[in-house]
Amino acid sequence: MDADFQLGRPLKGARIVVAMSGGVDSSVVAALAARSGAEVIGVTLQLYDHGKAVGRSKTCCAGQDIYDASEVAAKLGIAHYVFDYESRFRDSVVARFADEYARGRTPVPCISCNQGVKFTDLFALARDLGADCLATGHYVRRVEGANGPELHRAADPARDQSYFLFATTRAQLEFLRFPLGGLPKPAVREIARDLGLLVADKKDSQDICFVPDGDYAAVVKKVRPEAAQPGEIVDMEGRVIGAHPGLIHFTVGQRRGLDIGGRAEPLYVVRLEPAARRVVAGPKSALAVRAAHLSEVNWLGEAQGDGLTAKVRSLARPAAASFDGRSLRFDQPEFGVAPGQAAVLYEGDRVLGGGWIEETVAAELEPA
RNA sequence: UGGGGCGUCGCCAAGUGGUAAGGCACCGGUUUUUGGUACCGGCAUUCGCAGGUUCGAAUCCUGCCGCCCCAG
Repeated sequence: MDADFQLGRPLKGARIVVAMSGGVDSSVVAALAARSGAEVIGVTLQLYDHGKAVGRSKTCCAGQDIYDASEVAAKLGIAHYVFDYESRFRDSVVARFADEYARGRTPVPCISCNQGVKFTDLFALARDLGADCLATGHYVRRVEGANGPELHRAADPARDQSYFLFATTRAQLEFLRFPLGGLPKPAVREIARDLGLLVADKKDSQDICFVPDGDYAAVVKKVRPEAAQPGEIVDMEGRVIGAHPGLIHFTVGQRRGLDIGGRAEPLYVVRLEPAARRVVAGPKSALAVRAAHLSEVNWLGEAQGDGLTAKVRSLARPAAASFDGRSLRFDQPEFGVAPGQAAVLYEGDRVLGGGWIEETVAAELEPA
């Protein structure tokens, strides 16, 4: 199959920069680009000290991955450059990640990374390289609409990554291409296999790429030691019911880890109070939220109509909601809405925009 | 040392002669390019301790230990 790079001009003579992570997906993008007849330049960013990621070579940009990316590029006969973006990544993604936890919020580093390092820095790099577009392996679709390019969910709902790309601006969208958005994952692997790419059966990346062993709190602690202070766990009435090893281990909606037993019902983290270093815990009903206030809203749609849905986490089914530009109101209560996470708005498959959750409004526990 | 009550998994707690429910917590797994949720699975050969009765006891008897309450 051939990908449509939506350039509106002959691909011969065009220049495409492909963001290559070293995984199957971006490798296939590079292959599709190379096959299109355009001049292709593969770019890989070294984002963190992969020496610390030993044993974790399958994540998105560790040393093994840089090697894999260059091998793929060599096999495809395309140019390939590796850029050291460690300090940039540390400042814009890791530090922000730690700061958010220190503030009692729950960050989404993948979104910070996409909007910063990838769609700002790499984007500029691609422009400097004289590219006609920047192609990535994200599972999301770019659709040419009447009013310019639109961002849509991937055809394969199980792979859709639109949640992580809500902050993509119109200007970025003009220049970006997502050739895999219309393909199911098995098809992508099939292409890789047909081309004999060594990454064809490489395991999918998951979890946070810069967290070596799933212990994200250890990373936060290392960057912001002061954020790991222990404190009290209190119930909805403020009574002390337990102790915790540090706010950074918790997020709103979390059940496990409170280590408080002897109850008829499970306890969930309802709220984090960083100033008092307190975790407020309560029953599931206390997690019901009817609205969320968003900040840094990015809007890609035109005037919003009915049929708006919102996702408060990547793999949630979209929930019916309405939005006034700042406040997102859910038709039905949502549970476990954590400040620091993103709320992404959709109209069908189209991403209308989204924002960062600043605070939430509890639903009435007992309707009048 | 008058009276009463209680002692079952880390916590709460069923079970009063027939061979240890359940919930919470915890652990593991599944799902997942955030965190989390959800789901699945695991989790007391043993019932404060020591004897005794019985074919058989956490359940009956005796003693001891510990805790609680009332009264002094």
